[in-house]
Amino acid sequence: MKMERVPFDQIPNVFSDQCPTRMVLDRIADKWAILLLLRLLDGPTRFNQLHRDIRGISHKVLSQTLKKLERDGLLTRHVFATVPVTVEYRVTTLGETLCGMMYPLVNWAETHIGDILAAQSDFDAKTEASA
Amino acid sequence: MKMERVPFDQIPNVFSDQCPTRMVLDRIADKWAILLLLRLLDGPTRFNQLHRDIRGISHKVLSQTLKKLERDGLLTRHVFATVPVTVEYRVTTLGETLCGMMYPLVNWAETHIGDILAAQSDFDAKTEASA
DNA sequence: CCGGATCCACCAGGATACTG
DNA sequence: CAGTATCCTGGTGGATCCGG
Repeated sequence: MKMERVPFDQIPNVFSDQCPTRMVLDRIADKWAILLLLRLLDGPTRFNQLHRDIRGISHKVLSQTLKKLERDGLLTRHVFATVPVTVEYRVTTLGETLCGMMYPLVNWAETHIGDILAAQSDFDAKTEASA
Repeated sequence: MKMERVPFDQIPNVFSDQCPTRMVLDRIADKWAILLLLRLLDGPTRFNQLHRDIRGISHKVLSQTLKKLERDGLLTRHVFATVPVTVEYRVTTLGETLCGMMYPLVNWAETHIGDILAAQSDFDAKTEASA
């Protein structure tokens, strides 16, 4: 997806799953994906450990999210033939670089959160004044 | 939200709407929000013009998204008392800085999209081989 | 211990019609 | 032109049970 002076009605395929930017945004958009990857930066972790650490995520969604991230090559799944079976998840190099991309964004968020909250207060005050 | 060696069960409030990072991610996650802001970088634009340019967005969702972005102070709404009424939307300075944050991300996406697609192919090949 | 399969509740979003 | 209101549906996620 080009970010320069391309007429906006000609942006190629923002509606397509093929649009790289859209894909990455969707991945980041995922409520748990990034959190999971950040958690894995600390080292290989097992399923139930993740389930305990990432408070609030359901069994099902954890499973789904892990599979999606594995499919994208952002983490790997390692099975050990113990009894009962042991499964470890590890972030990949690709996943680590994606995590690295988050820092500027976090920085922006922390810097401007005040502006946003202030704008929201103003907006709410105005709208409820007219209500 | 700290990104350093904080034990993950102590990350303060990822589940709270107050978490700046979560808030910004949610905004970026929005399928149309960023696209809309990028469109507005070209200059003030009217409602129906946006509706035409941003193909695929519904009337309702465009309205909702604009209102949300206005509430966050990322764009402003200007009403002109013509007949019929004219309304222009303009991106704010805050909105522009957020747009600026997207470029590294887009760059990452374009750089690594090949890796991701390859990983997906591998994964799909393996899983359907076992099916 | 690690999940998959199933059932269900909820709501974001599309289509449409209506106001100022 | 610029929205708001209403109805409706499809998909997401929670809860639970079951199998490897």
